[in-house]
Amino acid sequence: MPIHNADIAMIFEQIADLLEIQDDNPFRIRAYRNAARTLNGLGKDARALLEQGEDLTKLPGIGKDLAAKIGEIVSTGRCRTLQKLQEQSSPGLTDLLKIPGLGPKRVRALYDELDIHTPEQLYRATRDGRIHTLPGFGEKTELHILKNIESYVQKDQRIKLALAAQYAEPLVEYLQMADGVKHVIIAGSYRRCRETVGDLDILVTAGTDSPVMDHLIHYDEVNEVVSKGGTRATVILRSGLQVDIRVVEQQCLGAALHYFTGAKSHNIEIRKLAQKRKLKINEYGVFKGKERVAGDTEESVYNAVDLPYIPPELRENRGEIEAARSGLLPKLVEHSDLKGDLHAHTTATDGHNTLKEMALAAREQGLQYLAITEHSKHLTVAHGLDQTRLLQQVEKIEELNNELKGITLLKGIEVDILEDGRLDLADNVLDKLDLVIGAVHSLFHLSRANQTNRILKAMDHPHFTILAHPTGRLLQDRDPYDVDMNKIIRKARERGCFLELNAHPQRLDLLDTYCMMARDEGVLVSINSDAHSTQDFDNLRYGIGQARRGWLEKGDILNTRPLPELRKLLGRTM
DNA sequence: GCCGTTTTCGGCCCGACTGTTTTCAGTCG
Repeated sequence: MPIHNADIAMIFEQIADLLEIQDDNPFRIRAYRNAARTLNGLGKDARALLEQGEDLTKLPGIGKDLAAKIGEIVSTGRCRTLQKLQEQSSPGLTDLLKIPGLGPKRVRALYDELDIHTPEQLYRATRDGRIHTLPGFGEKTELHILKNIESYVQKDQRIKLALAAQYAEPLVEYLQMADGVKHVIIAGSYRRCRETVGDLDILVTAGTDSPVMDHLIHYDEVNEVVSKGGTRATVILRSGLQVDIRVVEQQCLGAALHYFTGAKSHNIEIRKLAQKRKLKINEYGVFKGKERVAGDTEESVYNAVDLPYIPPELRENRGEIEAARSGLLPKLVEHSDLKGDLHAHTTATDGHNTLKEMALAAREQGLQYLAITEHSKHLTVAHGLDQTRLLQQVEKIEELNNELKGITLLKGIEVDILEDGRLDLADNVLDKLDLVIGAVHSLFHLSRANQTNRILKAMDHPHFTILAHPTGRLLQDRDPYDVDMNKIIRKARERGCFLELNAHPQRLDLLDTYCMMARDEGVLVSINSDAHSTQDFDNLRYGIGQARRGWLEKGDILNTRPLPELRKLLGRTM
């Protein structure tokens, strides 16, 4: 079982948790957490870096000691420091920390005083009323724990960005109706366009006398008010989604937006920069002593620490601050840069709309071209096209292109990559198409070597143009298949083919870290809707968000090209 | 445990809300 960065990061997080329970040096604890974050955001596996003889201490937050621990974990699969800590207390304690309302101090007290070291033991103790007898614990805390432990069992995880949008957008409209409210902005990971969000962070600007907090708790979707003060409140919606609201005055908008957008590690770095300049940054502004020197806009916050504005999608503390300092921030791709969409289905296979309906809907979105890429025959559940039906569709597309104005349909296929790397349709048919998207739809469980070779072999095919949803993952539903993306991206460069960034909210595949790798190798990415209906073109916005998180510029995207240039890149002149 | 425009020691981001206690610790974001 090869060790991945996420495995190492989890070990470091567990060490940090246990050290925290033991009341160890908080900065030592933070060091472990920083290193875990660095590992999670890394494009390459630490294991690969070590094999290449790279010096891990060059990574941010990783010094001599932690580099050695990474080496130990990679080679043995274990970490003696963690084992020792687990022997000193109990491995289950880290589970207790996940229960809302329980931090290291309370977990320690429960362990020391009542010998509680699992959520199950805690549940029994709360039911028996043994908790409120402890110093620092009262009746309310005991009730609180009992409630949270029940929801912990059926703990709702993060939700997909597109689903969060369905809850967030009506709530924003509702909040805007409160007296005195000027701006309502969704910040947090939602604004950073993360694939999933854990909660909604909503920033409101309003006068100090605004009734917006009372307005909020009367929203008919609110199921529970967790906390409510004058400037801050937390509620749970009926869907289970947590909403944190922060109200500030208009002049604090920039500083508050920066603070509330995160990521936390990015904000910490920015505040450290401020410290060096004898400044203090909080959600109300940038301060020199008691004097407020910036904070009206986010740009003014960055300028106060001698940086240009950094777009939210980049704020993950994975190199954006250094890039900003050196003037090397990317000029991120925007939705309006897209000229076309290279992956769509119709009623010919598993789509819900006809060729013409899809073409008109794409034109409505401002697109100049749309590739029709049905499934191929191997994918029988989707009524994939065989040679005869594909050629019929090619004819229909040519007829429709003569009729349509302002949009051009391209002839394509989403052809299955078979187990041995062959494509599901013959060369003499693929030859008649403008583009061939290759896709893995079966045998997700192949070994890393076999899966990688299967795809590499398909990419060697002379007609292969784009690799669809390259890792095959379905967010929160199916893990990516085990595949060596380094090799795939290098192959794409050699062969002059492209990688899809599938914009479907459940896929968002390429992952942002692979976008960065593609960019570094000079491989163009195609942001495709994979539309199965006319509404699905709206999903392109999530693809754009993902591409921006992957630092991609307009020039890094295949389908920002006007049609003549695109045709050249596809290697077809017909 | 990491790090260096205060550089090998002495720092390490900042504030709101709750509950328990009575001035603040704990937790969270």
